Amino acid sequence: MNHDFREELKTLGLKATPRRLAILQALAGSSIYLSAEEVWAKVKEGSREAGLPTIYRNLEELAAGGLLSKVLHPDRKLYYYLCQNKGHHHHFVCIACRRVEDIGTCALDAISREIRETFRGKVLSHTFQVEGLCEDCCHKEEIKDR
Amino acid sequence: MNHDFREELKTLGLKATPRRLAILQALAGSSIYLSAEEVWAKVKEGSREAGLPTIYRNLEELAAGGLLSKVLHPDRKLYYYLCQNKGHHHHFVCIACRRVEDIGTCALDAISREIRETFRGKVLSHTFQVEGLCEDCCHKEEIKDR
DNA sequence: GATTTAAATAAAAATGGTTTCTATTTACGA
DNA sequence: TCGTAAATAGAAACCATTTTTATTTAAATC
Repeated sequence: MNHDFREELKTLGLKATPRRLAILQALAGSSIYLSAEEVWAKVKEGSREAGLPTIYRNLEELAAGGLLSKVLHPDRKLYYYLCQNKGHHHHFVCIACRRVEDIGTCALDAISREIRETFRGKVLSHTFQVEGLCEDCCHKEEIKDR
Repeated sequence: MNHDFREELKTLGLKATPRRLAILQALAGSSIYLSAEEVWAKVKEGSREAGLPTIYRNLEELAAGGLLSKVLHPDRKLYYYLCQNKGHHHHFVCIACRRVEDIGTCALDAISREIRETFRGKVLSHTFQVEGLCEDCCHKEEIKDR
């Protein structure tokens, strides 16, 4: 642990500023996903300065670069999580404590079984949504390049 | 079409007010999911009066009762959809035009294949999230009854 | 090590979807 | 028809997030 993220930031074309490193440290040390405000609180413990909008922008950049996962929680707030597992996978999230756990498979039935057996948690709901462009929109000029 | 929803409303223990019936009619006549404001616009065409907060409250009640599906769009706004298909199934949603199409299966690979073949659309991303309570939270008194 | 410059930042203010509040009106069982 | 709890309109508040602008900083170049 206490991994240095300078290399990853360089790959993304982002400068290794103290703020950015602090944000990544804060998320690396958390087993639950965090809101921008919670990251802000953790980062402030170190340096004395504020700057919540900077946190928002940085989290967005890091998520866009793939370094962070972004979670749109049912409370409609955005949360962020630094996942060690780099391959394609899905998450089990606890809506009470916001813990994130990796799910190793992609089949719904298997997932439900695995969750019951492995995490012994209670599955209240799941959402599965495929996003993209329907055939018609694929052919519209103004949105072709998404 | 032009189905009367009085019976369904009664089942939910909700009065069949003109406002509610208009909301359901508006959604029944739409093949895309609608924002509260869009429902509001459609409802206003009939009666002259306003009441956006009432729209929000009604949409929430109808979704809670299972009469409407609620979609948390990537733009972080809430949208609503009246789906004829009552069984458990998932949706393909176009992020450009917000069209909703039913997906008849639950396996990720099959879904991807079916979408490519059936809708001939472009899959840009998918989210799959299982929500519930982890083992620890299951045992906490204050959240046991969720 | 000093210089340079585009990138990153802090702080305040604005934004906008949603919710709350309160007084009034309405649907519908008795 | 009447009585009452439920539903509504309108205004105002809420609050996570974004925008704006002036300032500071990281790090490439000399």
